[in-house]
Amino acid sequence: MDSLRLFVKQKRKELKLTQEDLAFNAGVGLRFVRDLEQGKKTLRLDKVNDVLALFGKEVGVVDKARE
Amino acid sequence: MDSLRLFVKQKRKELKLTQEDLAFNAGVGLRFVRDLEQGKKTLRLDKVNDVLALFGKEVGVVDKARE
DNA sequence: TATATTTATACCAGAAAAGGTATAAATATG
DNA sequence: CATATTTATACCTTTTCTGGTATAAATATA
Repeated sequence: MDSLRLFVKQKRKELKLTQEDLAFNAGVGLRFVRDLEQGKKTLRLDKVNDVLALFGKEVGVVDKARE
Repeated sequence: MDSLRLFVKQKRKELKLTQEDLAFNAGVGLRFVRDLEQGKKTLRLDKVNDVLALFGKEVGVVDKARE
């Protein structure tokens, strides 16, 4: 359900990056990274992909997690 | 890379739904379904999830496909 | 092949996301 | 424990996505 935000948060920590570092590297705004890690639902798909690309990942179709 | 649009298009066909049916069932606009199946990159995440939910799926993190 | 249905593309108005800045809260570090 | 760094939240402007309508193109059907 919120695997996306958790994934980004964890991966970022692993690489010892601040939200600011991540935002800069991904080419998105700092505010966007914050919103993402905070679980905002209405993010733009391409921006999310910009962030995930840093980790060799992207957005895809997965089985829906039980709430 | 465009597995998302292909997934939706295929699944919709399987269920013999028109784009209009799908839009109505998902509670999104017809234009959104069109954009999605046409591979628009800047869609809103929550709307994509609204569509995928019809198929028991959702957006998640997957390995990045080679271009 | 003619007609009906479905899909694609363009234009527009309204809604809202993105990102900047500022500030408060939380966390890390000395 | 004090200070510095990082993260969270709020406000504001600009940008643009959504979805409606209209039309053209493509596809299905008879």
